[in-house]
Amino acid sequence: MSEEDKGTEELIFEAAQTVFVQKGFDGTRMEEIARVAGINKSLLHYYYRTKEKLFNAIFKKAFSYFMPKVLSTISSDLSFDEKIKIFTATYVEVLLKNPHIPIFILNELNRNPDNAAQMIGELTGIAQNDTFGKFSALIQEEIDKGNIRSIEPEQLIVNLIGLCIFPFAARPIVQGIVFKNDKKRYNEFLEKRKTEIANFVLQSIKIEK
Amino acid sequence: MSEEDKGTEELIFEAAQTVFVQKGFDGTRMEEIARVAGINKSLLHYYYRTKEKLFNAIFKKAFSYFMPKVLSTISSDLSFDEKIKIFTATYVEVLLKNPHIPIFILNELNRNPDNAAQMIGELTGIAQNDTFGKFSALIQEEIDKGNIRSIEPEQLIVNLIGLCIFPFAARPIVQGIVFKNDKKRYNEFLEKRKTEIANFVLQSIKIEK
DNA sequence: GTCTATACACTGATAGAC
DNA sequence: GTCTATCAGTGTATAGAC
Repeated sequence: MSEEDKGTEELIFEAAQTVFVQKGFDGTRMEEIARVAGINKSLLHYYYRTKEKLFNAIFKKAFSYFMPKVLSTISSDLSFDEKIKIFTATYVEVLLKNPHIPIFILNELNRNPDNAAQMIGELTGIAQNDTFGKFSALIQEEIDKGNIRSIEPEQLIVNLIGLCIFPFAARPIVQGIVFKNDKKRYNEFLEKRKTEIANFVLQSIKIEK
Repeated sequence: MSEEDKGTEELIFEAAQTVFVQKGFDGTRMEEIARVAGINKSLLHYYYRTKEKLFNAIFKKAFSYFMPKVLSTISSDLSFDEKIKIFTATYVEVLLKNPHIPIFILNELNRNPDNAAQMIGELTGIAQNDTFGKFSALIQEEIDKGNIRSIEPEQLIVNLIGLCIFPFAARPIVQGIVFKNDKKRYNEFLEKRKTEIANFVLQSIKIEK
C-alpha cells in the first residue's frame, strides 16, 4: 500500500501521532496535524470530533510501544537469566525504533493521570492482567530457590524498566552532556545497551561468586 | 519572613514555579500564575516582560535540583564505594523533596532543547565544568586499579543517574501499576531506594566475589 | 468526504489611570 | 507598583456549500 492509497483516517492518525508524540497534547495544534496530513483542518473534526478523542487514540497506540508485549516473555519457559536477557534486549530494540515514546508517555501520564489511566485500562481490559504481579512472584521464586540474592522484587523490576527507558527519556542529557552532542557515540551507547543492561543486572543479583 | 512579607517578585516566582513545574510551558497560563500569586496578570509582565523570560528563570532554578551539586561528591577524597553511596542517597533525598522536577526538566529539555541548552550553559558558565568527564575518568581509574570490573564508564554513569531519577519521572507507572495505587508502599519503596541503588550498583561492579 | 468561512473563547501582551 | 480595560492573535470547533 503506497502513501497515496492510505485512507484519510489513517493519514490523519499518522500525522497526529507524529505531532502529538513530538509536542505533547498542550503543544500540539490541530492546524499542524492537518498540515502534516496534507488535508483540511475541518476533516480532523469530521473523523475524530475533538482534539481529545484524537489524542486518546494516539495515546493508546503509543502506550503499547511503551509497555510492550515483551513483558509476556516472563511467562515463557526460558531460564530466568534468558528471560532477563530477552526482555531487556527486546525492550531496548522497541524503544530504538520509537525513541520519542517514553518522554511522551511519561509526560502525558503526569499531565493527566486520570485520563491516561482510563486509556490504559481500556487497552487490556483490566490492569495489564497483573503482569507485574506475576513478574514479582517469579523473582521471589528465584530468590527462594537460591538462584539469585535477596532483593525486593519491585526494586528489581523498576531497575530493569528504568535502565531500559531512561536513556531515551533523557536523551538530551545523555547525548548532550554525557556525550557532548556526539550523536554517533550516543547511538553506539544505545546499541550496546541491548546486552549491557542484562549483564549489569545479572551481575548484581547472581549468587555464585 | 512570613508569607505576606515576601516581595511581589518572589511571590510571582514561587507561583510560577508551582504552575510551570506541574503543567509545563505549553500547559501553563499566565492567568493561572497570577491567580496563584494572588496578583494581577499585568504585574507578571511588569516584572518579567514575557512568559518565556519567566519560564527560563524557573527552568534554571529547577535544573539545579535536577542536576544537584551532589555530583561534586565525586571530587571528594572518599573511597569509591562511599562516593557511590553518598551520591545516590543524596540524589534520591533531593528528589524526594522535589518529586515533580524530573519529568518537568526531561519534558522541557525535549520540547525545546536549544533554549534549555542555553539556560543550562548560563548556569555554570560552561557545560557543568565537565563533571561527567571527571566522573568517567574516576571510574576508569578504579577499573585500571582492579577495584571494580570492566565496564564502560558512561554506561555506569547513566545507570546510576537513571536508577535515581526514573522512579520519580515514572511515578504514575510505578505507583499506579506496580504498586496498584498504594501510595504508602510507593513512598516506602522510594525511602529504601536511598540505600538500595548503591547496593544494587556496587554488587554489580565489585570484583572480589 | 472535503472544502471555505466563520463563530466563539481564550491568551499573551500593552496602554493608561491611579 | 498595581490596577482596569482592551487589543491583536490564535485555537478549537461548527455551519454550510459543493
